[in-house]
Amino acid sequence: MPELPEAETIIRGLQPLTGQRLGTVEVLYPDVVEEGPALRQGAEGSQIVQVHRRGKNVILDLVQGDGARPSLVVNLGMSGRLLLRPLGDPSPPPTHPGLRASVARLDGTPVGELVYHDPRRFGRIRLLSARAFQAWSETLGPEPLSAHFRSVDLEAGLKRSRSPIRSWLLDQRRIAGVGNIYANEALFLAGIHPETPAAEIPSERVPGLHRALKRVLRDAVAAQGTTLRDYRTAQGWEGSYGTALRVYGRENQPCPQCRTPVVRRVFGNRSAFLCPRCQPEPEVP
DNA sequence: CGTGCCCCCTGTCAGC
DNA sequence: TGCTGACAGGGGGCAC
Repeated sequence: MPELPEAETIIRGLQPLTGQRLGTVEVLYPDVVEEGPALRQGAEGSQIVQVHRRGKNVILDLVQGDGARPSLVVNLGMSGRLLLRPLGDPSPPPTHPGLRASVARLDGTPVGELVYHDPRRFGRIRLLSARAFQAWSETLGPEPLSAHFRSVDLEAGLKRSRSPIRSWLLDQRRIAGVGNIYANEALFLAGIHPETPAAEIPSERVPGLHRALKRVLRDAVAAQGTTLRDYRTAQGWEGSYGTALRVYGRENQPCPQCRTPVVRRVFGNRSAFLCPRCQPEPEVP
């Protein structure tokens, strides 16, 4: 579910948490929370000093009473939601709450609760020490919307791999935050067939792919993400990028550029969508 | 090490 | 109407 644009939208909606304090933490799905008791102990009573994102992960930086600064790392899996519910919120409570934390101002005034909701329970919540967080973050590739993500580095990375480019883009160690929807959309914009071996993408096409990735991700952030089914913002709203999708989920519908029917192909255990005319099959030597 | 495959889990929907 | 199977946006583990 949530890829970079969805995680980015969620952290923007969670900014009111900055400077507030976590109260009681309840774990309702133990399998979604790593080290449940330790996490509960570590999070309860700590202050949230920053809410940010790394790839598809939502990060809450905390300060504990003893001055330690661990981070809560939330990976939303396929169906995870992080919902900020103010006191007296009239919307119906989440049906599959996995973790619930009360939220208060520093002076103790309760303001609401933060709920992690996840029917499929593919998501994970971990509490990492500052050192462990650093080490984990270094296992992830560059942030594709940052200036550190350069076309020349993308080109160098692609050259070293014979994976199909769609699979390559999904590997979080290469680029952090790209999932199946936006990989397919960017490959369409770049005119590259998803099964093209990474190393066989000609150098002159790499800047186009680099631009396409940035454009798709930026536009999806502006639209508050893509809601196919489960994804919601922290306020419980749907994202609107679904109507902008060019090929993803549009099997047999006309390509927006040339009207050729969009094709679905399954590889790497996942559906790829493409226009067979705009994204020609790679040449097999 | 890089790569591909399987699986974790529940909900929904198409087809019979 | 009700059942069955396919499928879903992620990622970890394992075998090769």
